[in-house]
Order: sequence, then structure tokens, then C-alpha cells
Amino acid sequence: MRLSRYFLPVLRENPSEAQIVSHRLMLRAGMIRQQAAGIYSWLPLGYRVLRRIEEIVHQEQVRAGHIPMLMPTLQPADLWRESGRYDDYGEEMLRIRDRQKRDLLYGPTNEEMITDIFRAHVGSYRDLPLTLYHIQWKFRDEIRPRFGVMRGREFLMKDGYNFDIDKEASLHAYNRHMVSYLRTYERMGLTAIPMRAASGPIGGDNTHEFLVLAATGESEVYYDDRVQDLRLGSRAIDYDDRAAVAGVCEEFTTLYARTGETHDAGLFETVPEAHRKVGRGIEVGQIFYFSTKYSEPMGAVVVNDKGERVPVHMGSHGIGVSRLVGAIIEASHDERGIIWPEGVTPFPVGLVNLKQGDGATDAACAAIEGALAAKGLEVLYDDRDERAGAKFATMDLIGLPWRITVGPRGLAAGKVELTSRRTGAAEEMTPEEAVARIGAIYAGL
RNA sequence: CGGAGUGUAGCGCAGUCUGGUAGCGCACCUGCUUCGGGAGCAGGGGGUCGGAGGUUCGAAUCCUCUCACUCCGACCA
Repeated sequence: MRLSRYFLPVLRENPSEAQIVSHRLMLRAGMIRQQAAGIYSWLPLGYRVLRRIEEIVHQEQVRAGHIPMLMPTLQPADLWRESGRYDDYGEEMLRIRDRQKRDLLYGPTNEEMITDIFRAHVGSYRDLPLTLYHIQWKFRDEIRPRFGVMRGREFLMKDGYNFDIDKEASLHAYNRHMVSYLRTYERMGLTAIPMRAASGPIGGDNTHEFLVLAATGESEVYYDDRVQDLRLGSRAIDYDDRAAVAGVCEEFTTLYARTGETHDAGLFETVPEAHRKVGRGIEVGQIFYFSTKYSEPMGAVVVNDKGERVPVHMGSHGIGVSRLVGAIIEASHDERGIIWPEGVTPFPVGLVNLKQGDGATDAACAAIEGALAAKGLEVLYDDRDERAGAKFATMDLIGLPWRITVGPRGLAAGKVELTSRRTGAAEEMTPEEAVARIGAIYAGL
């Protein structure tokens, strides 16, 4: 993509309404534009990141054996009257009436709808286990939206629902989700810690929240700091192996890690003092096992192997996709701007032509652009007629992890410069070497 | 919803107290010079002063109503 033809409305000054760093940087980098309180347009650069995150979530869900689908944003009120939540959910639910005076709502979540779909089409234990999910816009009419996309009213969420014949199978689904979530966050360059949580209005006995440590987080967290060092890495995981999956969960949930709601001061005392940490975190996902809470009132039953009609065991699981964009920035930025992890960057590399219009630099840039494209890597090429400082500042602000700088001085020696946004380290090399290096960095992603 | 604020050009702001017909910086357009970390000079364009009503010869400014947004609190992916 050539910057001269792109739409990247960066701001030099901080918009006054933005209080936290991710909100400021998203506005300055031209990623979003606020349309109403807690409601945003996703401009091209922001949309690219959102799509990258969505893609990773999809890939990891499918890898775990979960099945993608798509449910509507608007839902009939009757479905919610059936579960009893139409009245319980309160003011946070946006209620709408259509021209025929039918009551609708903009879905804040989809337990009722997925249960309706399930009961209409599934009747036998032989069809289980089943886990369906979708990534769709939600609306929760927050009393006070704030922090940009971190607490918007409209937000993009992955929500999944598992249906199993008994508690044991359903808890395996719970564990499977925990592992798939851990892998999802790791691919985004995040350390998200599963913490025992309180259940809230969704309900359920077992529930963990996934928190990214950040000073600006809304939740207070208490943890053994050794949890931060745990990594799944590239280990192979058989999602059908109950014992193996449970083993991974145990590995990640044994060390003390709780939010303020479930914090146990006495238990916390048993953590060695040197590792005892209190901080703040951003919630980026949550998983629940809620037994037959929805299946019973809504009649989601199957016939078991003895011919008996039994309610299915369910769980639900969410990842805040749009919130993750903000959370990643909170976790990865510096005073000059965003620093995207390679897994979610809007463009893998930026290309800066220091002397636009110069035959040699123009040709070298075009060649690099083409060579990267041949590897399936789309470069953001700053081909504007701007001075070097302005181009560097823009690249630093939007946070592409790698930058190739092409100037007449280096080019005379056959060299370009490859710079890491994260470390600032710059290295001179031939264009071919730079392309190969970028190719190698992204080969595994 | 309780408390505190703010709405003036795309962004950041001054002007409001004390009414006289809208200004600054950045961004944008043109030209020249400049060119490895947000250049300089010259010229230029862009405004329902959130909206409605009122007072007045005259309203960004005073009055009334209203809308929107932000911050603190209770609530939350």
C-alpha cells in the first residue's frame, strides 16, 4: 500500500477527550473516529488490526474444534422473556421496537439465541459434543462508556457456546477453551493471565477471566508474579486429550492469580513475599461453565444413551475482540507511539523513501515493495513528498514493528537500513537481505 | 443516575466576565528555497461560534430551554 493513496488521517496533537494512552494513540494514528459515546468508526488502519485479531481468534477456535457461524445483532425479545433475562438484564440492554410494534433488542450476548438454535436442530447425545461460536457486534448500554474502544457500548466480541452430555464433558470444553484462549493471546504478543473470577449476570459456577497486566486496567489483580513467565510456546496440543488439556490448565491456574472480586487475603499470604504482586489488569476474555442454567428453562434437551431426555450442560466463552486492540496498545507502546507485535500489526513492515522523486531511491523502494509482495507481505510504503522527520514520526506513531529506510546516501553503497520499532536498533544491509530478514520474521506467523 | 466540566475551522486553543459583526498554532492549497528525526519564507482557502427561542440598534458574548461530549462515582467483554 502506498501511503499517498491510503487513508491515514494522523493527528499531531492529542485530542482532548482521550485520557488513556491507547485511546489517544488510536485517535492520533487515525485508527478510529468516535461517532457517539462509546461508538466508533474503524478507519482503515484500525480496521486492519481488528481484522488481524479476528483472524487469529478464528484460527485458534477452529484449531480447538469449535465451529464458526454468525448470529444477528438484533434479537426478538420473546427469546429473552423465555430465559427470564429480558427483565433481569436491565438498562444495559438496548431495546428497540420495529414498525409492527414488535419488541427487539440489540444483543448484548447470545446464550438465548444459540440455545434456540440448538434445541431446534439437536436431539441426540450422538450429536454431542458441540461447540459453536461467532464473532459479532454487541451492544451494552454502559452507564459510562470510556477509554475509547476499551469500554465502548458497541464492541466486537467472539462468543462461543458448548453443549455437552454431562458435567465432565462440559468441563473438558471449559478447559479446551482456556487453552485455546491462552494460545490466542500469545499469538497477539500478550501475556493474559487466567484468574478465578466472579460470575456476574451470565451465571455459572466455574469461571475464569483473562487479564492483561496494565497500569490503566480497570480490575485490581493479586497474583504470584511467576504466572507471567508461563508460556504455551509452540508445544503441540491435542484438544481431544482430556488429561493433556486439563494438565495445561492446571499449569496455568495453580499459581495464585485472582481479581479483587475473588481475592482471598489468607490464601494470598501463602505466596512467597518476593513473588506477591498487586496490580491492575485489563479483562480481555472470560470463560464460564454454567451447567444447565439455560438449557433447563429453554428446553435444550437431548436423548441420552438410555433413551432419557436430559438437559444439556453448557458453557459460554468470550473474547473482547475490539477491546483487544486497545489492550495491546496499553501493553505495547512508548512515548512516540504504538509498537505492534508482529502477530497483529496492520502492515508487517513500513518502507520510507527519504528522497521521493529521486530515480534511484524510487526504483529501490519499488523493488523492495515488489519483493515483499512476492512473499505475501504487504508493505506500507511512505511515498509522500515529505521530509525524513515527518515520515519517521508517522511510522513511529502507527507502530509498524519493522521499517526499511531507503536514502540516497546508503543506496550509493548498495545499502538500506532495517530498524526495529521496539528496540530502535538499526542495521545496514542490502535490499535483498532486508527483504529476506522480513520474510524470515514473518515466516511462522 | 449523583457530582464536576466542556461545546468557537479537521486537531489543539484564545475571544465570553465588560455585547460592536471571529482570531492564533498545527493541518490543508499555491509558489520558491530546503531535504536522515514533525523545515523556512510569501500568498491563499475553509466557520450554522452545538441547537432553538428571547433581550438589544447590534449577540460567540446576556437570559431561557434543549442537545451532545468529557471527567469522578456506583455498573461492566
